[in-house]
Amino acid sequence: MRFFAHSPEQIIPAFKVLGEPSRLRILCGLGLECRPVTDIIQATGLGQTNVSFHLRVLREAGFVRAERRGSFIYYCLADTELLRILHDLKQWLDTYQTQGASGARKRRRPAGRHRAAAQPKEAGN
Amino acid sequence: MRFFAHSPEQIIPAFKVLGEPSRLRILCGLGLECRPVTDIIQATGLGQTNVSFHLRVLREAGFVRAERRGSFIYYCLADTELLRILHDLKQWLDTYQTQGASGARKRRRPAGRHRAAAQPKEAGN
DNA sequence: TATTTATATGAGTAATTATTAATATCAGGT
DNA sequence: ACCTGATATTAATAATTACTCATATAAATA
Repeated sequence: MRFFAHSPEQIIPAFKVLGEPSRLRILCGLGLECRPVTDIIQATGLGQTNVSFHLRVLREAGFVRAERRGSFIYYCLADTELLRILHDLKQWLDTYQTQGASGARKRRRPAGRHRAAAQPKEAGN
Repeated sequence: MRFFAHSPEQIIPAFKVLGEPSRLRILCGLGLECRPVTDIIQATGLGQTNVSFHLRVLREAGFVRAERRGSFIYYCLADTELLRILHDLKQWLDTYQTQGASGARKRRRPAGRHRAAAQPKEAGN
């Protein structure tokens, strides 16, 4: 089954990293700025060792960079382009999640199929 | 801490859904076509009930649509635009993951900071 | 040198979720 | 009506990972 132009094996670990709510909150919280760890701890309400753990996972995955400034370590997004991608997904969700399978607002589903299935359950198994 | 233009709370559940490797493989395997469940089972090597479970999660999250055709249920991506977003992330990873924090190929990090921190560990705690 | 603050790591535990087994339900064919 | 194949659901178990606790390490300050 090969219909994605590329194997998904590369994006799989990236999505695993981003699939943790705490890490996504940390990432989005950084935004366009660099923040010291103490800031991130305060803003997220997570424990210090938990924040440190998630930052290490984000750093090793290449999503953030660390910069030491004196005794503080500042974390920044590796590239703010990542925010655009997250934003694109949010906009996609705005369109397709609300509509669900009941028909896209922006893109019409191809006609001519059998009558569109209701959700399988509703259709009876 | 508010630097993402939007709260991440909307994309968090979406990333949780996509953060499971099996579901990402199913999604990418669909690509531009609709596939019956039997196909997906075969292509992924996952158990039938496991595939059914993941398809339900993907459907409820709005990523795929189900269409019954006779006794077969075909699953399609809700919108192929999603593939573009996944592709964008892959390209971003191509640039930033390999480079890590050692400097972007495409985008220069602003100069003028303290000397760039090594990874924190290497810098000593 | 000692102390304080910042931050990382290892080990253990708690929580979450993927997977499997068993079974139910549905559509189509005989 | 019965049988077959397709597919969903429930419950139990296995696997993974988030979180906490304790502690180590590093930089700055006294």
